[in-house]
Amino acid sequence: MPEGHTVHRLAAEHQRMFGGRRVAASSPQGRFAEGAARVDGRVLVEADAHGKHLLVRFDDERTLHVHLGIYGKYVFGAVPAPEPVGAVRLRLAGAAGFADLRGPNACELLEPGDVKVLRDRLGPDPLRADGDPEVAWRRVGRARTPIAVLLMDQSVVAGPGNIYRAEVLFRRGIDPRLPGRRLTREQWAGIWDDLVVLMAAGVRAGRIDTVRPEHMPEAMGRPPRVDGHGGEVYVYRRAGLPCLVCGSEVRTVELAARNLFWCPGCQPSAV
DNA sequence: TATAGATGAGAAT
DNA sequence: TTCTCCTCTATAG
Repeated sequence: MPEGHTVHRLAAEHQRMFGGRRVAASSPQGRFAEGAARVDGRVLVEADAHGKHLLVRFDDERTLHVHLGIYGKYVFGAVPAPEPVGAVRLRLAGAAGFADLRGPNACELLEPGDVKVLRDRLGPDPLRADGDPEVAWRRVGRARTPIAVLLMDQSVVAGPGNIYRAEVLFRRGIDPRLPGRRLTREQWAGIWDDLVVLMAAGVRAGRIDTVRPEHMPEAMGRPPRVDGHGGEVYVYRRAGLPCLVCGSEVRTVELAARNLFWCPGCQPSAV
């Protein structure tokens, strides 16, 4: 489930499993054979995340950069690692376990300068201690672009994806199509603070839960919902179902090539 | 068994 | 805007 919280978990898992240790690297699928050969036998110095980008630094100062995209996935396991199954782009293995990477959007080795270039084009990350909401507000507060699109733009805010953007706008009662410049500073602060809370909870739980206890289906006398992405949410992929708060029918529309979900009752039109 | 769709993003048009 | 990358899962038949 690759939104930012997932990648921060992956960084922590890399750190725990491989940090300060020598690793064996291979590309069973073959598409990262050259890069894996360069990493093979190196000490993994530090694993870090900025938004949806995983950055793993080795003792030659090169950094492995992984972006999962929609499809990418990591599987961790205990050693001895079994024979790789399917298209494993990269396998790291150490004394404490192994990590298999499949289907990433990006898997490459970066020189130190490249890492700076990458990070410079990313906005602040609500999950990072250095994440500064003011930096994002400079973009948001001037944009004619709908806030729902701005929240998916990783150069504005790094980390949130389609689920968090839908859910945070619902929780703040904000019309997704409101242009950024028409938000108040307080509304932006509310969005940012809620992202910090929700995404930190996502890192801890390994899933996206955004529904307050009093709105859980059980508390409303309804059966619990089964949802593919693994968490309890207000509007994401709930089109046509009643809003957990006001009962209005949750709506969906395609916006900037992504599915947007919102509740017309709780997020009344402000455009 | 086949098909559509998905939590993303960069390039091409 | 549309295409393309790449893999897995849910759903339809």
